[in-house]
Amino acid sequence: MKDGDNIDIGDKYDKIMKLAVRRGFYWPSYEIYGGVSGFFDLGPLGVRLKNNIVGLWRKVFIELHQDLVVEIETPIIAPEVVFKASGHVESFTDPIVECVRCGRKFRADHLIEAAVNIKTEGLGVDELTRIIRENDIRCPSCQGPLSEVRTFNLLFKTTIGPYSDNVGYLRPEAAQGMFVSFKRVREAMRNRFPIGIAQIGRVSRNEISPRQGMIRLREFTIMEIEFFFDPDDPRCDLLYRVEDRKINILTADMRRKEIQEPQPMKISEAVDDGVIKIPWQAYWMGVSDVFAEALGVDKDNIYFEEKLPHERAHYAQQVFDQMVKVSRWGWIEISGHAYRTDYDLSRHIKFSNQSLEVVKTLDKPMKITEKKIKIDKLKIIERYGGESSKIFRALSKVDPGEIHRYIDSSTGKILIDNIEIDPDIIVVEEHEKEIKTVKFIPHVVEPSFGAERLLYIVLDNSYTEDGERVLLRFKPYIAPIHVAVLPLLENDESMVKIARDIYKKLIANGVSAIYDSSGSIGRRYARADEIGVPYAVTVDHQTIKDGTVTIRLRDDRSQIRIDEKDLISWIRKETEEQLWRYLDNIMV
RNA sequence: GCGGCGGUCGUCUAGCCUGGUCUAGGACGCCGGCCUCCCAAGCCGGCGAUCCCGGGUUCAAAUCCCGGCCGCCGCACCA
Repeated sequence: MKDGDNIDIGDKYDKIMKLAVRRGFYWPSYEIYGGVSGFFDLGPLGVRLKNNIVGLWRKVFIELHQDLVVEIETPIIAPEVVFKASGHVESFTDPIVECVRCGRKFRADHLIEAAVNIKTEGLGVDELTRIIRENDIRCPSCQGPLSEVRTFNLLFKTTIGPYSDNVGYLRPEAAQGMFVSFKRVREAMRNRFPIGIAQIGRVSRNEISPRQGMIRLREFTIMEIEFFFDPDDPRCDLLYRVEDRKINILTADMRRKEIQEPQPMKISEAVDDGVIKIPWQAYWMGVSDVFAEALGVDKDNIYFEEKLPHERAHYAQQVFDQMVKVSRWGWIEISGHAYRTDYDLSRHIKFSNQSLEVVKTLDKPMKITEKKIKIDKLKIIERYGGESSKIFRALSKVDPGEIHRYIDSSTGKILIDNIEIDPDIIVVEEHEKEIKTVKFIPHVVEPSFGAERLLYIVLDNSYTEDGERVLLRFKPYIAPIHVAVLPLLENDESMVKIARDIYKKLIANGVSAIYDSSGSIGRRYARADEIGVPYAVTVDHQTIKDGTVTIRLRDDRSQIRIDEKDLISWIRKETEEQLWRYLDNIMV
């Protein structure tokens, strides 16, 4: 939305909140019991709007990429081991200390690093407490003494089944479901690769103090893709679709130089210059840029901000947040684009003992030299007698190519786990082998969106005041209600009848519509504008004569007259055209 | 979580300081009816708040006091 459309309309956030509550987009949950912060209900219009936003995301990211991306659904609750493997049990935790005097809370590790410059990575709460005591670190705010260090974990904890020691957690991201079921999905998709696995679902994070309405929730809908690719071949064969597109980027380098203005950059340049490390990530960022525009966000109000190392989540090697400007809060994150490397799959391989590698066939067979340890069994038994089995066991652990590492330089003997072995009992044999396939652990780039934030973004970008009137300029393809059907006069039976018939026909054809006959026609237009109905169909005297109706457009109040019979196809065509104005950019 | 400010029909608000006249008033909204040939017109009727929750003071609390919840702002925290 251009600034000119919305000059000085006071606190837009408050107005949107009021409108949302009054007209039924959303409201605070559990209101009659006083409410709980961080939870919101979606009302009738909110559900429709959210479904349309989710639907658009699904269309853009999944349906238009259906040769590449598949959607699955996994549980919200996972056993503890899943989040131990993912690192969330350990790293979704912050060490906190509290000032005994003023009650302020601080990140213990940050406090120590700032006060005495000791590296705190990997230290437990006891060690952190000890460092604070030993260095007499005090409250930076009031110099008061500090409490013991404790941890606060953002995971919601629960138990599974009647056994209280069977700990489970509500997922804070949908990603782990995709990693854990990676093997099954691959099998179901006949080993297609590269592959994106998408999931849309609820996640929970026990935020310390959520504010900002729909922006920071304790429970929300996440929409993410884990896109798996070969780290040795990260080329993206779709990059051409977006390579000429300019996106606004603020890199970590720029941020370190205290540059605050994002720079427009061609996606191809960002890849070639190494600004975005992984071409696939660059592609999804381009798609996300198109997606945000399709939601109605002005290009100037979108940029991608690269996160600094200490800002990144534990699993990520490069992260860009897609930022969108909204009233009151300025720039907020609507999506995160994380290069998660093989971190998650590797961890699940380790914790589950399952193979999650991908096998690829080489373009041409490769010759490798394979080393094998040939053991002189007889000599071992002869020389070591009853100790022989230990020797066999020790030798079996050793990688043949690495055997030289175990040779003790002073004695010349092989030393494995404190067992000494004479070198003459083994021979390392080398022979050439032709291999046609190799195994690798795929790397992952992840675009991840929060649906409720998008809902707010859409409202914030749609909200417009025109004198006394309020209108939501939703793009027609995401509007919760597409058409309002209005008889010009309520006391004219034939108008009412025709209008009712049109209404029935619309809903029978899957067009979301409302029928409104109460009050003056102007009032009804205004009511429809306020909930963002793009098209109002009015049945008037001429309709009775010749079967034509007026379509009144929300944004400029202009009217066109068409034959009632063409109504549905007109609406469909109009809506589709508006959508494809954006989507054409990525389907080239 | 700390500090500041706030919380009265769906919405905006009057009343609170100076307790009783408040069975809480108005406007908008919503519902029904009348009227109306195109942008919140008018008329009639109706709906709707035990004043955020709990406790205390008092003969008497929307009003004074304490605690909690929720919201906004700042700090802290967080993706």
